[in-house]
Amino acid sequence: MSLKHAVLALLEAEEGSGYDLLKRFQARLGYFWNASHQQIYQQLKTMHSEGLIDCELEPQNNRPDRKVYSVTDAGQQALLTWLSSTVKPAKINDALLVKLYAGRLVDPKTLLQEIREHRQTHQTMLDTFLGIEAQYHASPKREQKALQLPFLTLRRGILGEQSWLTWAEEVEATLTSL
Amino acid sequence: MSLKHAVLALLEAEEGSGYDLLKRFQARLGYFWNASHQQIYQQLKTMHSEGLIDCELEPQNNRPDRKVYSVTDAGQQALLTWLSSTVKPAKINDALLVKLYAGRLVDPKTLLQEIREHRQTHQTMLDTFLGIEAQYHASPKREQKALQLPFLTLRRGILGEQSWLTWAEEVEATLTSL
DNA sequence: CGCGTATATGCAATTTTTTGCACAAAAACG
DNA sequence: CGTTTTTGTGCAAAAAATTGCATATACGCG
Repeated sequence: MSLKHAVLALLEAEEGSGYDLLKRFQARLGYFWNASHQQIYQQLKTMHSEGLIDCELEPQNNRPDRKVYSVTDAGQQALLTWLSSTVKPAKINDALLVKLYAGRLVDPKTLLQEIREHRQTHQTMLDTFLGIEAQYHASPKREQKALQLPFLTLRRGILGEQSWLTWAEEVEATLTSL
Repeated sequence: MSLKHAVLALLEAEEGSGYDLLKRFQARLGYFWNASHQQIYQQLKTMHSEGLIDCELEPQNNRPDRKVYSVTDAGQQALLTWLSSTVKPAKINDALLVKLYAGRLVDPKTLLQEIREHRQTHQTMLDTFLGIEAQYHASPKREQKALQLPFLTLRRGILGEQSWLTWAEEVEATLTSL
């Protein structure tokens, strides 16, 4: 389970609530790690019981307390240990490719339509990433240096999406000719 | 759950045992769909009880029967229905990127080493894919036409790995300079 | 004022995946 | 001839993820 380590990585940078983490996952790790809010809340509970994170209650009027989590020494240690271990290459489970593989069974138009929808999504993602990249380049050198490694993950997103879109062109060309 | 549909897609093309399927997953869908042998055997059992696949016992001397599965009409129908539905974009969970994101906490050399190991893996994958692509191009036109769609999935693998390797160069350049 | 969305948290049940174990013959490798 | 790998199947338990439900305030929009 590496959701644990993703959570540690995010909390280590800055404490936060479950909801904060959900937003950070979406905004910062979205391209390479996905977690739903249920997953996050459950994970936080587990990690708290394991002593990897502390929890401070922030009282709020007329609604449930905000639970702000922060990494403990044990958590910090667990994160460092994990960072020094090796991970297996990410496994891919892409249903769209399975569809294409078996696509001869249906009308090419059906596939073409779905590919186009996905292309929209990927194009939007790419645009977002390019926007963030532009911001990065416009930021002070000092800040750029501090964010060098997260920037590399952004680059992965950009190159990944560009590659996807290039491929989509090939796919559309083939499907149109069928 | 789309493991079901991946199994249907593979079985629809040709009947086979659990072990056969495992091999087909590795050889044909490996880049975009992964399944362990336990997952496959359990899935086959479930799908059989759901009436999506038939099972014929092939008696073998001195060892358990080989169970050869094939798609039923209901299975074929389920596959077609799925092919005409829309799927969500694949979700990515890549621990290596999480590591890089939090990488400032460790010695850059640690990261560099792991990136290099991963690069080896990806390079090997790419070489394999390029080999298969060369075979495809050397095959008769008729066969090429029959495999047009699976070929597109191969192209995804090629473009994906090339993109990964390009990115790895950037990463190594940055990590070396730290 | 009503509607939708964002904020904010969580339980329970189910489904899916992973991990660890277990068996056993055949073929390949040295 | 012995060891390792491949072929071939499967159970049981644990861990993880998904789905559905449940609650409740605040804020902007028309």
